[in-house]
Amino acid sequence: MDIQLKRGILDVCVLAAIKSKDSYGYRIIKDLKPYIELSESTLYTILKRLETAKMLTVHTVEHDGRLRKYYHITGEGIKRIEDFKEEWKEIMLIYKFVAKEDDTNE
Amino acid sequence: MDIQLKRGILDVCVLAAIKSKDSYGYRIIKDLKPYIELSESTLYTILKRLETAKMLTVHTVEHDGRLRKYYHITGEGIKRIEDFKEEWKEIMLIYKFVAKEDDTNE
DNA sequence: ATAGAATACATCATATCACGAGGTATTGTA
DNA sequence: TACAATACCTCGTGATATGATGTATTCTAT
Repeated sequence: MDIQLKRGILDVCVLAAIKSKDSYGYRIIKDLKPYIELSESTLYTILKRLETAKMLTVHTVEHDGRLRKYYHITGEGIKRIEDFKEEWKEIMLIYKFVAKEDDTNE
Repeated sequence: MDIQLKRGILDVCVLAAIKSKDSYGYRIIKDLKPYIELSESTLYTILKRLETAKMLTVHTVEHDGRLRKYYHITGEGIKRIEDFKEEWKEIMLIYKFVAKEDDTNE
């Protein structure tokens, strides 16, 4: 998948992955794998960014002697997903323009 | 519109804008305006990139004493659009994941 | 006549961001 | 006893959209 095409959707994917229940880095990557692949370096960059933007909160939990940082979505995070869905309508119009121009030759 | 969301689609928009008939910078911006807004600096950067990638060719034409650089799509340019449409199927699956996670709460 | 908008091109510096490479540490498995 | 899996993190790099800025001509309204 083209890197550029992933931009703008990756943030929202991560938010979507933690929306129904809190999750942690390693698990998020595995959960998203069927849909979109992202490396650990990418994910932790995104998580940090989303935390700074107050779209999620973090709480560390000890699990089997190892530390896990659980991420919890905030109201702003949920709003981000909703805004994204609105913007998606515009994106679909653009896509239709591209697809139409590709089919017809006048 | 979110900048990041435009990445990966802008190139293809420009290609789509010149696909049915050759066009030039200023005209491309006007033609795309109803769908997506891009500045001149952005467009000329993209045009240069697409030319380097051999997805389009350029021929300069004098028009009313002014120079116009007409851009013509190549086979590789057309292939780029087709590849994009294939990648779009993946993007739609990702979008559905995001939208689904946004609707249901289990 | 003349100022300003429109047409038409271009470059440069900047900020954002995905990712590979590399690092630390523990637990499970072959 | 090595290696994979789990689980976290940082840094440098490359790609790229954009504002600011510049050049030059033609059209239009005052």
